[in-house]
Amino acid sequence: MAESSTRQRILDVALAAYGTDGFAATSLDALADQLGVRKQTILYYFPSKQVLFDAVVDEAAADLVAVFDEEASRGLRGINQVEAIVRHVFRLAVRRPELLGLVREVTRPGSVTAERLADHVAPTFDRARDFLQREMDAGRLRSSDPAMLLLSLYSTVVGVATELEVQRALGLPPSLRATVARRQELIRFLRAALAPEQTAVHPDPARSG
Amino acid sequence: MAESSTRQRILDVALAAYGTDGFAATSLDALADQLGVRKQTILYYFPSKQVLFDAVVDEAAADLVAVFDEEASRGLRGINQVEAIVRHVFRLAVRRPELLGLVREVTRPGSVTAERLADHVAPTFDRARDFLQREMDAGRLRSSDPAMLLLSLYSTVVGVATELEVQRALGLPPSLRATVARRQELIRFLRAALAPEQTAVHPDPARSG
DNA sequence: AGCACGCTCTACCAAATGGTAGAGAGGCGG
DNA sequence: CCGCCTCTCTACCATTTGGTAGAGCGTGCT
Repeated sequence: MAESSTRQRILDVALAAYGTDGFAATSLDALADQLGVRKQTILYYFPSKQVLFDAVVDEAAADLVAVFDEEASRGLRGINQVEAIVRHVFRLAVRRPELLGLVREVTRPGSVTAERLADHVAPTFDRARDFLQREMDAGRLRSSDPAMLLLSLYSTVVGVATELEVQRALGLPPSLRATVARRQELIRFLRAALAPEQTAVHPDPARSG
Repeated sequence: MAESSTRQRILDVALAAYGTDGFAATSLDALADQLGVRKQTILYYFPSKQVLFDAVVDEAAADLVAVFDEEASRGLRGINQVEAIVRHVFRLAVRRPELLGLVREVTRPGSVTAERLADHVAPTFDRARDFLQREMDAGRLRSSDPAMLLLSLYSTVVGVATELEVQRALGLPPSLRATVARRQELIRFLRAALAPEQTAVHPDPARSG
């Protein structure tokens, strides 16, 4: 990953900036400064700020979908599949917090770019919904509206992963160790929420580490 | 509420704008246009854009805390107290979506104003955490880290209430009826997640409507 | 009447912003 | 060597933005 192309460096820096400070609050000059380059160099690769943003969203969406789909293709069942994905989303949140930050930025109500992101993740969403429906039908997950459940899962995971300021306000330490503990706690929360009704919760022995 | 003072009108319009478009993307001129006034009028009441934002945050925080505390003071127990608050937060999200939008804006990672909001809600957070701890000790809620649980609850409720674009992407309709159904579904989700372990789930008969 | 005060306005301004036009440097094939 | 292409730069520009300075104007008090 040493010495990537200018175009790629622009995308990376822009992703970080848009994901943390937001689109409106990030000027092309600020990006150029971080890159050690003039703003016209950015405009050479991306003819306008909006085009750059779209490209950043495209790339971020591809990364997200890749992580998601890879983990989803392992064919785990029920809550274990959910847990595996939550773990990986968490890892992503720790390693590249700006990625989920960008999602938060793009999904702001009324965002014009939201549709763009939606187009990318729609197939993944569909598969996820189908998966949940199947697992509910098979009695491995508590029955509910799968789209709604997906929304709850999304909100909870992204929130726990990105709401750093709320966590500070709650006195939750930002250390890595504490973050891991938080993930464990979240998974317990989700296990409880998703376990099928009137059946004993039986945690999967293969995944207790 | 007819014919409120200019100062109050500025606060209201600014809250709506900052809560939906964000702080950086909202210029004083844009606010002035909406108010049918010159920007200098705004600057007369609030000497700078940042001061206006702080005032907006102060007001929003007061409203949020009021709703929260009022509902919390009823002395309900266990999951029923949680449910009552979720219901009211939802009502708030439907009636004044910009309010939770502003919270989302302020809690952006690294936000300087986050601390200001945190100062306002800290006592409420503390009470909520104490409540959860008490109810866990009494066996009315599943045992877990109360701060962590609060974060999960916060994320889930705010997410389900404000992630309109994600809901669109998931094909969830924005109608009021659907929103009510969504709230019901969320409450079921939370009931399952919070019910004490090794005890049958017994939905409260007094609150089934 | 005169005067102070509260409120909103016009007139400006310096800085920042997204973007255009085009020059110059370096490499590379003919 | 020459022309072409890729890339980055300097020079500029119109607009927007947050903010300053101060005038106008109605109200009410003396």
